[in-house]
Amino acid sequence: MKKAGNCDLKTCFLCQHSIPEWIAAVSDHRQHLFFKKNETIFQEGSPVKGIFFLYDGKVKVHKQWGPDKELIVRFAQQGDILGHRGLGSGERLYTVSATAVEDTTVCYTELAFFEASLKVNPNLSLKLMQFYADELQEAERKMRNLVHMDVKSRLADALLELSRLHKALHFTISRQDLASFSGTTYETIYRNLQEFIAEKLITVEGRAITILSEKKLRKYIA
Amino acid sequence: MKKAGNCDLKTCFLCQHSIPEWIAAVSDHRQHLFFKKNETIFQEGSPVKGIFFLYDGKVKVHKQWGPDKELIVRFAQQGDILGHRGLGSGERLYTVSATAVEDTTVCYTELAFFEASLKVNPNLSLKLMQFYADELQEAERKMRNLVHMDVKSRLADALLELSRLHKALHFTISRQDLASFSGTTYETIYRNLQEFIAEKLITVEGRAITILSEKKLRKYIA
DNA sequence: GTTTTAATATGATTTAGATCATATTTTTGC
DNA sequence: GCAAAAATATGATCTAAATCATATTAAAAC
Repeated sequence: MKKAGNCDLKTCFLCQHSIPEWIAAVSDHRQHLFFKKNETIFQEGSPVKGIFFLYDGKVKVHKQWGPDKELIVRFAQQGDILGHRGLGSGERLYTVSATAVEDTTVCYTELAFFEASLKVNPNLSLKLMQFYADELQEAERKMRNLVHMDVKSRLADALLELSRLHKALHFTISRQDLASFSGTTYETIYRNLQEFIAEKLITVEGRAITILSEKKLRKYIA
Repeated sequence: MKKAGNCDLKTCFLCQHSIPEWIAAVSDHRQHLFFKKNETIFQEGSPVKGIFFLYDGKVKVHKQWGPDKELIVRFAQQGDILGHRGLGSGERLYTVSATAVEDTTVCYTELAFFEASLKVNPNLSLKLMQFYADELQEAERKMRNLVHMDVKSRLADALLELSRLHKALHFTISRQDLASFSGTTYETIYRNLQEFIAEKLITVEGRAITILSEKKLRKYIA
């Protein structure tokens, strides 16, 4: 991680939802940080010191289980907030880790400043609440999928979500991450990817995946 | 469901976090509703019309899958909010159902009034946000458990959570609900309950469960 | 208060998917 | 640029838990 030039005060969640009078304060308190691919932004279990606003790049948000098992809870992209789970009422420890999966730029502010921002900008609280509500819904949908859908369907769901995230039918992801995101193992993902390739729903070249038929993939989910 | 006498304007989430000047408005806009055990409070897929504040009783919040599979996402109790997931940015449809598991009294306000309340009471937004943050954390923890823990551990976790909810080592729940809450089937719960009984960690009489050793149960989770 | 319906008990069978094993290829750190 | 580490490929094996089947009991509805 290293410090970088400053943001445009327009793109991030904080600036977008703050009143104009507050932007100057934001300018004083934010820090622009740069993380290389695979760098850790924050780690599960460590104390929450601030909030991150994703400016550019992609980040995986994940939970560890034992030494070698993980679950990717979501992928974050431009405009998203990171570290906001620490705002809950319990101990202020991150309950997830965040790792850059591309070179990533974030805007960072200390927790105290962000909490002040919430007080000053009612709209910010409102938007953040909405953001939470959406995430919660998605988390609950995923829980249901984990319990009731088989791996192939969950993989289809994961591929479609990645496509949405990248705003393209083409994207890059390791099979390992795809497994952690679908809630299964590498081997099972490998086999199911083979099946999707055989069915001509996708094309794979190394880590690059191209969706050939969104429609047929979607059928696996229903 | 039937209407009931009014609430004390002190207990529910809305009243607790509204400024004193707003309580009169709340008094004008809330409705006190009574639901008998097993009655549906709202149904997944139907439009969100209002927000419910749980005043007394217990409610299960669940998602359906096909005709005969469900997942219980959480249990709500006194002081909790219901229907708040509808506040997200998407379509205003409930993404979960809520069903009373005991006779239950709730305070109800229409969505528009609640949204006005959020604007007027910054502290309400803040507290709601905190509530969301906590729920999100819990949902993510559950996701990880579903992926990485076996059924017996998830059952132990569910039993401990129910104990916390009831603030007692003794509580009542159907095996069916226990299965939906642990993300598994009735038969599997039945067998694992037998094992816990044999290990003398719990005692069961009909639907009544008593935890004998919280400590040993907890060991299954780590 | 009896019929219907839902919940429970419990064994037998099946299966999806985890785990193991091993070889090969790709990345990445020094 | 090379060694070490991580990711990938792929078959073989194992197992937890789902499904099926059937009997019994309890709860809810008419």
